Amino acid sequence: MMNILVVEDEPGIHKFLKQGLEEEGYAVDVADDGHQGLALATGKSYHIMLLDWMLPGMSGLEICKQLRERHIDTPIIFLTAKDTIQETIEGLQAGANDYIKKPFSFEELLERIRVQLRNVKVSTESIIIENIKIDLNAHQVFKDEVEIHLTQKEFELLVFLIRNQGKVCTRKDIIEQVWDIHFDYDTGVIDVFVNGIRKKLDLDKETGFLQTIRGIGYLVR
Amino acid sequence: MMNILVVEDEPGIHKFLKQGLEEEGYAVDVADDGHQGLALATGKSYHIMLLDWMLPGMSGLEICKQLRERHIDTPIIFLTAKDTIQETIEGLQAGANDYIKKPFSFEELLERIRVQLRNVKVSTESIIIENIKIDLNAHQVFKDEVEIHLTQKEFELLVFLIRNQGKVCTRKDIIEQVWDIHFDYDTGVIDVFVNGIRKKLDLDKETGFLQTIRGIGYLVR
DNA sequence: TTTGTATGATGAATATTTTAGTAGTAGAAG
DNA sequence: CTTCTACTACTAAAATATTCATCATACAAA
Repeated sequence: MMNILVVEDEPGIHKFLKQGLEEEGYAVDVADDGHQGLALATGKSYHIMLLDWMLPGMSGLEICKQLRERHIDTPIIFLTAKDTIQETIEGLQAGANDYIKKPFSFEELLERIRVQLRNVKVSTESIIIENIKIDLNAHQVFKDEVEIHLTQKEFELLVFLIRNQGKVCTRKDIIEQVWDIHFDYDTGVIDVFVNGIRKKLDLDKETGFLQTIRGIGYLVR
Repeated sequence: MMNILVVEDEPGIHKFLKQGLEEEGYAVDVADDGHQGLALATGKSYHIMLLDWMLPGMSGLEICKQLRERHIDTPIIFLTAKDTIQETIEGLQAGANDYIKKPFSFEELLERIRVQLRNVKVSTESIIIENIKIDLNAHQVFKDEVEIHLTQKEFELLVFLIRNQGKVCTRKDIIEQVWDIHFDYDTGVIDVFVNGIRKKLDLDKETGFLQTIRGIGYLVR
């Protein structure tokens, strides 16, 4: 199930959106001031966020910028009365994915939400790569339909690498993003865990999809 | 270096878009009827496409649907006078990524194009020169679609030289930028690595794009 | 205890640099 | 025009350095 964060202070729209979106089957969280919005956005994982611009506490624009700075790439749609071209551009430059002016058609909003979800859908729910299936919700990994138990860190590492499919992840990237260590990149942990994953999933060092890029890091093909 | 396909029949808008986008540094192809548009869209690879809805031959909506059916996932922005909510939804459902109603602001269009390009950019960082393709994300090099393994330093050197395409890189430049050595420019390393690259990529000393400039350094044509 | 996570040591594989011999080039002198 | 000389580049192979996989083990949390 897809979950949506709505940050909106006007009680009328607030209620209308929550009800309308829930009827469509989305799980909706609502925040009615900027700080609460940012806190929810950073603390929990959403599939998409709808932001008003003018909010008590902190503006939607500011929330958007801060999220992008922290590399939280959840799609953001602005939903605002600020309707000039200049403001639209500013909102999009801040990192938003779409910008809808009030008053808006709920049907169009729904469709624009779906457009954004099309892009992320692939990377939520579950990922399949070769004979490996990864269920991101259940935190389960299957190899040829047989469940393979990965530990927490092994799972996180695998997901991180697969999410960056096609990009080389440097050791620094990995240690920062997966272990959240921002100094001393020089432990052998990564090697050990990669090794563990390869062993459990029976991935060949040479031919498997999880490749070593010597001197740099690792890459999922 | 992004290229855009514009499918639009009205000569005025047609010209205006081509010129405006080219001024922004995009490579623009224009088609003025539906069939030609589809042919270009399927035959060549674009980073983004702008489609009018009403077109002679085949509608933009139809083009969009056909492309999605063939799993061509290039971002599509509709740019059309069809301005009802119902039509907007129909356009987005057909697989478009954004829908802009005429008359539109060129500045806003530019920004919305950038939004779409943000998504693809990551996977598009590659350089092609003759029959050699260099994927900067995956750190991979292909010659005639076959992967050639270069070591870290070989890769760095090649990228450095290619990034300075057309400019002669002196030995000093190279040793400073690629090796980060700021004294003792007189080792034979560069020669050795150039030699290695030429060998692996099968570049002829005389005719290949990686040329020796005697007494100075090297040059990529 | 059991399970998950991190560290350190080892050796093998691979990358980088140095060295040295060969070959090619340009300018000067015969 | 040829030959000599000094210089520069090319190449292979040897020497050195780095990186990774693996194992054993230690520590921490459940």
